[in-house]
Amino acid sequence: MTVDEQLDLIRRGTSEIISEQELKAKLESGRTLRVKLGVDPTVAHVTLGWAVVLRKLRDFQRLGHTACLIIGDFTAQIGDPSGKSKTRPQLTREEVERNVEAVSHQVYKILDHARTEVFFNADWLGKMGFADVIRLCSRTTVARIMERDDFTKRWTEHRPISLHEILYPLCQGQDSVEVRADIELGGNDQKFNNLVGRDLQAAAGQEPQVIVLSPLLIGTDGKEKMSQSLGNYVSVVDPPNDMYGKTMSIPDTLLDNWFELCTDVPMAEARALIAKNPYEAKKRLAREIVALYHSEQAAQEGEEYFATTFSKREQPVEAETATIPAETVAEGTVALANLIAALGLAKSNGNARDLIKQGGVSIGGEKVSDPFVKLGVGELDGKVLRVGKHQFRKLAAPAS
RNA sequence: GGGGAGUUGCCCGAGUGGCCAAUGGGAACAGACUGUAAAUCUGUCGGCGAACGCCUUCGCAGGUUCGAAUCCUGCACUCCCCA
Repeated sequence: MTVDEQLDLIRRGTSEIISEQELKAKLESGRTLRVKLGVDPTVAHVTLGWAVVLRKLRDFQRLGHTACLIIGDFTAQIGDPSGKSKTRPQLTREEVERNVEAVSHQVYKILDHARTEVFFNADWLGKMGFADVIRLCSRTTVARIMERDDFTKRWTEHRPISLHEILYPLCQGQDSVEVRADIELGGNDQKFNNLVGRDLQAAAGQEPQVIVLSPLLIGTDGKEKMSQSLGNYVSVVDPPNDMYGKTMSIPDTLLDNWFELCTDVPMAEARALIAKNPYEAKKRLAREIVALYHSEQAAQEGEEYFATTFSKREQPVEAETATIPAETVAEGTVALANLIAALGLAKSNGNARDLIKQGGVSIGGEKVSDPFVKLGVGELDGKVLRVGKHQFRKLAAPAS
């Protein structure tokens, strides 16, 4: 592959490269490059949004380079202020460990294990003494830090900015120095942090890293950046049917963004599909995504499940089984609203009754209209309870 | 260190002694329509209860009062101005 072809591959799904000349020079050198991606284990799922940069990292691996994956077990406890309008809660050591555990397997659904070096930044950041921290701080200025959009915004809106937050970019930059990164990947919102890495590397006598930025993936709500904390995400470990369904629920306006960042479908083809029929394009998108993280076959099955369950409004072929909790049963009957709440399908009994009143609950395909109905366990056993659009449970009588 | 403003439900924000579980907007959820899209319309939106009702909530802790989100005292946190 020529260097220009490599550049083309890298450009897909990126919004900015700082700078292309430097990147080209590094690629031409023929060296095995060290490509850094830092991730803070603040959540327990690798989402499609996160997968965008992981996939880009994998692109570099395919070109023969080494992935330096930095697990920000130290920085996760500080909280990245990027894009945040308020101070993030600092995670405890235990929460971080739990997330590291969950996430470290998921990343290899995308990355090539053999070409990945994993680092934990507590290994160096956690060992710095106060004098080291002061020295690090002396490498930048308050004005420089305050240039950041998120800080400026908070500042002008008179919102609090904690002192520890402004140290975050320095921590991330120090990571680049420690792993001697040639290239750092990140989402658009990481630009500032990545630039600090360049400064620190230069100060340490290293060649500054090239920065490759990707646009942010918008979540299923069509508004905010995809993130686990907002609940607008698709996880790479979501079961095929969920993955397919969640993808189908995105607004049409997101199709371009998702095709580019989540699939390998050539953009010319994707745009043609979208222009012709957005609905068909979205089905293709959903199939592509499921096939990527599960299999072609799972993608087909996901599509069929979706078609029968939602498009044709029939009962799902199979629904998760839920045993009727024994404590909701009195004299062989169950108050439906209580059952719904007990199964976690509504947040309270009152809420469950509201849902029934609004026609959002059905049993065995029959809508229920009486919010206070009591039903015999015998007649519920084996039937499918549907609450709202997408919650289904196949009921089972409690083992007595 | 001094002076001033503020802390209300998921978010924003009204509310200055009883009619406040607390106006309004947004988000969210459900229904109709549909392609689990968009737009639109309708409804719900602290908990328990079949219901009269009861309980919990207006930064935290006390107090005044028949009665407080509203008044007083102390504490915590945030912002502004001055140093």
